[in-house]
Amino acid sequence: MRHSGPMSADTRSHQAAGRTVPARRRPVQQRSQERYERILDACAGLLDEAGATALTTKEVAHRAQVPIGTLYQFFSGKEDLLAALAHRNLDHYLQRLDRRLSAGAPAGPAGFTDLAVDEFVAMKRDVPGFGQVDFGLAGTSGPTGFRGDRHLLDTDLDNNAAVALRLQALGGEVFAAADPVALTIGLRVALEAADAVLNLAFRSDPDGDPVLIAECKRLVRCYLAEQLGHD
Amino acid sequence: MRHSGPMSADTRSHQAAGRTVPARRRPVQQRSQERYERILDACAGLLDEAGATALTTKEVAHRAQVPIGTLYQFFSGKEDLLAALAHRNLDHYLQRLDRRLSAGAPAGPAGFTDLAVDEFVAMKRDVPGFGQVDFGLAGTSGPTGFRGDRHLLDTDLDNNAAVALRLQALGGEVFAAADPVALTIGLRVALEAADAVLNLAFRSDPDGDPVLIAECKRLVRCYLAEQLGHD
DNA sequence: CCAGAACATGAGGAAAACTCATGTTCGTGA
DNA sequence: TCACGAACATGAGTTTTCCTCATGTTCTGG
Repeated sequence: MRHSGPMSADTRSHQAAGRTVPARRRPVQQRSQERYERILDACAGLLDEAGATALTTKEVAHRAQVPIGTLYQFFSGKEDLLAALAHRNLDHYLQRLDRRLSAGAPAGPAGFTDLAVDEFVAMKRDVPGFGQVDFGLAGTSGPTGFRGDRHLLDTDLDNNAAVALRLQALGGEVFAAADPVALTIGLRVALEAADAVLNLAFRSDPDGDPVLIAECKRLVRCYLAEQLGHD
Repeated sequence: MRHSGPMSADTRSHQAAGRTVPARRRPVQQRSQERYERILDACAGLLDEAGATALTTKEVAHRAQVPIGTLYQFFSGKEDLLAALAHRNLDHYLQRLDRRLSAGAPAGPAGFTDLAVDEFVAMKRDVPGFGQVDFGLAGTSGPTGFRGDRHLLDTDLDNNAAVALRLQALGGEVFAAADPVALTIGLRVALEAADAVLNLAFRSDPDGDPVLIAECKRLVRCYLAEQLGHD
């Protein structure tokens, strides 16, 4: 099942889920697809510069060099825009992880954990906007100030579960022995916890506090070990 | 050191920290102190009803039966308002935990963990607004949609560290044997992780998914055990 | 080449955030 | 008890942001 092409097939499918989201146009022609991506890029860039609360749709549009109306063709609003960015981030993350896993499979759950965390950390450093929204899972306790804005995705529920399942699939043989149901729960918990601790690590240190990153790995390893130990 | 009066001495001290916060008046007369609290109560109530993104300062003021100008006397804006609420929540939590601890000290770190988690869960159920902002630590991934709003407190850094220290103090004899420095880090990490997992637990189930609450305890216990085991 | 779908645009309406000039109440020292 | 400065109260109005929508243009399949 590994490497069955880019896994962005259902990107933006979230638009079908949000209750309040009035359903926006999906870009089908190449030109508008490029504009769509450009808007997301602009959003990511501004997030890093100003934070989520300071972000305005007008400024995103301006930086993306599209009129404001075009932005609202594709996104129902600021929230939807951020959700779409979170979704794209998730796709990128899973792709990158997939690539690294097929390069050389890790030894056991501990190795898998290290890989997953390291890749996340790398994206926190490299990818614009990732520091502010990552997957929209947990604490965007960033510059804009608070988590009220937080449930980026009304789809969060499904999203979280989906991510856990994807990780489970990516893990492959590593988790082969475990009870699948308990494992899915365990992965969701681990994911949520790791995201929180890593956000903490990046709150004070722009490169991520190494001590806290190490603690994050220890936390997850320890938890998963127990999870996998007792059947 | 236990029970040295209400620990809200420095409540609202956060106002000194936020960069963008233009510094607001602090209520000193009784009447305005009551209004201040009433505004916070109104904010909490509306949070539960509408979510953080739907919250408007005008409506908060209306429910608190104060003119809009008064709200802005005390709070520099929506963000500051939510931060103040988070701060008050934290004070309440520490007070409640303190009370329970002095009633009957728990057996070891595991017992302490259970107590701390149970009290948090109780507040998620009882205290208006707590489900939306709790301490402003992590994922207000609630109805408003995302964590951009998330770092409720620019003071988060200090806040987190302070909370860890307070917990350390509350723990008292339970953690006596441990290395204080490592313990402080451990508690911060545990706190962040627990908050995230508990928010997950309440995302789907209004009363908190029991399975996930149990997993949260297991996660923290396991992590702290290792922390305290290896010196 | 034409019809219809997809796309583009930005002035302007609606709503929320936030200000500030003006007037009132409180505490307290003489 | 009174006077005076500090703290408090108020809400109409300014600014800012969100978002819509009527109108016009470009693409694509038959």
